[in-house]
Amino acid sequence: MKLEQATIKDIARELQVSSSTVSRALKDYPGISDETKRKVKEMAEKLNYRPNAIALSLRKSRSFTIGVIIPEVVHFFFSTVISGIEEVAFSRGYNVILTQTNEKLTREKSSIDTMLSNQIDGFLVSYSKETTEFSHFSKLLDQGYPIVFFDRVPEIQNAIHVIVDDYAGAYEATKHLIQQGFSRIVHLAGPSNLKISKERSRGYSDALRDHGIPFLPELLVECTQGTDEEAHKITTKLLQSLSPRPDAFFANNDLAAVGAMMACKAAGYAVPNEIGVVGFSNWQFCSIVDPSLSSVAQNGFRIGATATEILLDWIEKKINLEDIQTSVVLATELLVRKSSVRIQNT
Amino acid sequence: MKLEQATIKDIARELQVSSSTVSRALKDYPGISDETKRKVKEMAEKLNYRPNAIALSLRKSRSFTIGVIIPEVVHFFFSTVISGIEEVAFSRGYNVILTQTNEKLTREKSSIDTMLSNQIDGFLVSYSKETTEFSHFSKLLDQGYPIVFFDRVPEIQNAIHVIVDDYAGAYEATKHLIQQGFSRIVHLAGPSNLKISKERSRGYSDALRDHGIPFLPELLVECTQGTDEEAHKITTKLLQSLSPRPDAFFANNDLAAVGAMMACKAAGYAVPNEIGVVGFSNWQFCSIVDPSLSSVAQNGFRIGATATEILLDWIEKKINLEDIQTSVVLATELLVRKSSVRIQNT
DNA sequence: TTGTAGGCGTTATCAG
DNA sequence: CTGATAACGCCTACAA
Repeated sequence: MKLEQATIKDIARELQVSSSTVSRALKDYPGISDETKRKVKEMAEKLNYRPNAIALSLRKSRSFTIGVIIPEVVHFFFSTVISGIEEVAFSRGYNVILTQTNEKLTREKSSIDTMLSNQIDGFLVSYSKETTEFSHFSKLLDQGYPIVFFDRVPEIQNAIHVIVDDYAGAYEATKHLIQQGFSRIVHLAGPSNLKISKERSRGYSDALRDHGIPFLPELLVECTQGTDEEAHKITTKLLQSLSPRPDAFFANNDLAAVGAMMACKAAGYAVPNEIGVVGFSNWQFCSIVDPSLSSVAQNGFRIGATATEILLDWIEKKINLEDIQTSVVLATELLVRKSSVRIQNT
Repeated sequence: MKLEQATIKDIARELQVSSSTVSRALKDYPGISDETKRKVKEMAEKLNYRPNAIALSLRKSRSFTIGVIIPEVVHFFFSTVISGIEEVAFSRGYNVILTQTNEKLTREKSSIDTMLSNQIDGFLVSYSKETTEFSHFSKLLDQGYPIVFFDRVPEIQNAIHVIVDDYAGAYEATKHLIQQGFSRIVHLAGPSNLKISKERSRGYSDALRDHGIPFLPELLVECTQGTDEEAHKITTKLLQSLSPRPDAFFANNDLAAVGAMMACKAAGYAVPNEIGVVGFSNWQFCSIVDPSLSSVAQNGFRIGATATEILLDWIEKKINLEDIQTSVVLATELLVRKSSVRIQNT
């Protein structure tokens, strides 16, 4: 009833051979008689032997484990990324240790500490909103620890990262709204200390400029929280205060887009005919809200998978640090649904 | 530029003392002079010493890591559970290793194997849909490995598990619909091999019976997939084929509920006035669909947190196996929104 | 108050 | 073809 795992020594004792022989037999090393191999493997099976990964880690100074640090697990985008990470890691024989920072810097730092203690082979990181200074990461990089950043990437020289083309995504979304005949387009932006927010805002304003629509500062509003409630309030206020009223909303995330959409409906405007709405991320619910929400899709699974491939190649020295492109930019895709397409009169 | 971690030996060498002294000084053991303690700690700081958790694990045959096996990460409910797990584990000094089975039995088994290899201290499991036979779990339990099941729990004697009161939740939801004046209530049920589905169906039929409404087999329909598309199709068909038509839908999950709701709207019926809808799980999107979806909330965070508390207490022998209630049942809460409440005529 | 030795499970190295 | 030994980093019983 105890949970005693059989070890190599146990097999050795039973078979009256040395543990080195057992070790070699189990790994099909050359120079071991087939007879011995057979016996050893049989006994291993019988004793239900399982190699002790901890001992192996100690020996090799490698844990075959990677650490993932993200702001939140309960978040459609991040959970998708995790899924990609887990898939690739598993298929390449690595474990995934997960921590969420809940957007707290202290938590981020202490997570790094425990992971270092656990002799993690490398890090996958999307940092917290509180993080504005990156020395705790650059120190690690200097010491030679592999880190691949994704989504939220720091301004560190040569930090490897995987992101999506936020600029192009935002540009396309804005262009699409313009082509639908909307011209007073509000951008509900994200926190301006995140690069993704800045890129999306840039895409928005460039698209306006390229289509001859003046950029108006009062139409670019920062939503720090990114919740639907916040966006709802802001939108309601904008609809009342601005004149002429806005005729479209491009939100930096889907939840905010839905909040805006609901505010428009509540104020008596028809979406999409009177007001168009586009979100960003393509969360699950985009297709089930009414009207269904157009959104810029960023493939979280692929972000996670790509980041993990790079990290593991790096860990396994399959690639030299110098050969890695410091920045992998994945394409986004605008998914046009009902919320942004004006219905033709029949 | 190498990633050489300082060890106890390094500190010892620098200070010309033995490594045991260092070890003891670092842990504030009694019988070490304050002077030595101070010096050791200083040097530890200076060399940026970090205890090697791997070596510790080997020594103590304890890894301070728990393994989580779930069907899918990209799933609102499960991600909430993970969040609860991670929170408690972190606060008690444990790491979380995560794998998803993608509902595959083979993956479930191989995950267990790698986790065992990694000398995991215990398991938190919600098994895959493919799993119909539980010997791979009961074997572990017999060997003394702590396992706490949640959400999907196996029919193993004395297996510890944390679940929500599916029966009561379904009962309340159905009763609520009845009280709103609905009487031809369809139940879109889940796969019948999962206990949660069975419990929810039982709650549904008992509520009908207790309120004098006959249970009609044709109103209990199994949705094996649980997707909105599937529910949409089924609902459309039911609305056409049944006479008199159903006047309410209680779905075993929210996605199906939304599918049903959209089918009703597409068929020209008003929700909630002509047809009421209630879901189960209280996914994020419940409040943002139109009309907002009434749903039975199951607190995933609390499920994860509770399961983890039990597991860690068990691991740390704070509780005897005999003293653990084999089954912890958390309450559900019916959240009434618009989709099920008939609007009063003014 | 401090040091020595042994061992957790594994494998690389050197000898037979 | 196989065995003995040492080492990965840490802790602890025993000794001094």
